[in-house]
Amino acid sequence: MARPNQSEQRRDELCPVIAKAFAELGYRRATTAALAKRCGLRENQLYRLWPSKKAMFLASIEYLYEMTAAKWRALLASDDGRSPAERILAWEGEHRGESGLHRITFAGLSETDDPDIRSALQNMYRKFHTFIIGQVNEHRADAKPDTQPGVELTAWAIIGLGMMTNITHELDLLTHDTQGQMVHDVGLHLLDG
Amino acid sequence: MARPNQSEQRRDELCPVIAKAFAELGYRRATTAALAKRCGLRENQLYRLWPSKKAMFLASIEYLYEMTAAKWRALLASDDGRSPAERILAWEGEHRGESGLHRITFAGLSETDDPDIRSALQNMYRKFHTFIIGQVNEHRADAKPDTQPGVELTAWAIIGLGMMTNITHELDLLTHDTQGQMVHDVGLHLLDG
DNA sequence: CTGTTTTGTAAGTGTATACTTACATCATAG
DNA sequence: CTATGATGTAAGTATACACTTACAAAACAG
Repeated sequence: MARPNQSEQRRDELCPVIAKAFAELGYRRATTAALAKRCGLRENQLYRLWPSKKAMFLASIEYLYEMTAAKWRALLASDDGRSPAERILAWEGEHRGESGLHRITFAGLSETDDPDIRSALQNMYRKFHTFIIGQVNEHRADAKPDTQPGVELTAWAIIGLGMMTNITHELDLLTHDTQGQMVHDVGLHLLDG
Repeated sequence: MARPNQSEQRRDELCPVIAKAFAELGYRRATTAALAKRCGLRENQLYRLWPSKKAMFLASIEYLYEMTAAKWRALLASDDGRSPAERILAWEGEHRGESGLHRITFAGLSETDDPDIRSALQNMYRKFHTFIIGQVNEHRADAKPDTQPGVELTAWAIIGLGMMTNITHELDLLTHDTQGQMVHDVGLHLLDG
């Protein structure tokens, strides 16, 4: 009858912009005015695409997860002799914090106590954990079966390693090179058990 | 000439209350009204003790660091056969996140981009890192000198392990017991090199 | 006692912010 | 062409917040 609704497509276009804003500014400082400006829109136009700021934040979590998962899947496909786990470690060491996922986590945990946001984060970490468990198992395929620490704990420790790397980066505690070395050395040590 | 100034003593009394509020609520949600209420004071009374909310936050960082450092020093003194590093790991595994230090970090990184806050956090992590390096060296005293990963990276990884444990706790990703096991198993694996 | 300084109580100020309303303009299906 | 729903522009609202001001009451030094 009239002009077609482009909302879904525009949401897809704007998600990266909004996610970046949340990652850079945190939840509170990413005001709806700031978000709109970065999107080149007015505030009410944003509110025609999402019902609330919280919904924009949830969309950002979803988006950043999808981006990272896609990147990792691509790294699995490319074979260069190293185990997939090693390739992912190397890539994360080089591009640590680039996606902003850890900053979204900090923002969600620190700035809200909203149950929806917490369960979105919970869900995201569970998915990463499951993925990494698969890679650790793959990497340890020909190790003796009682390798320690166990796969599940090792997978969490690897996520923690990435998080700490990001913090050393944000607080200028380590140089870029040392960050990469940390992910590599400690990462392999955890993988090998 | 007149009534003596008790400000310093009152600051000392209120620091734990304020630090707890910042840890629980984050920076923005810990409003000056909320802080005053928890202290049993009016807002302007708080402002007679600290010049700004930021100063209260900085005092909280300092306070929580001192508390944790004191606890660790006490653990060093008590000898039960395990290495000091193991004792600290065990204690942190049991009391993870209790102090709220990691939440303060999240709040500082996510909710502000104030250079004073960042350098306070930077300073704090440097001190913890130095402390842990000492313990790792002690623990590895009779290991071969080229133990890998290096002491410095290992120390950062141990801090990262603690941080990840706190996140699994906050997001209900692991049970209390599994958290303790993670700190123990992965911690020892990192310590032993 | 007295003069000075701290402490307590109450109210206010200016600004920022999530979200809304009103309305004009445009593009398309029919 | 036109009716309809999408898009753009502008302004507004209600609230929350960091920080301030004004002043009374209390406590101590002299």
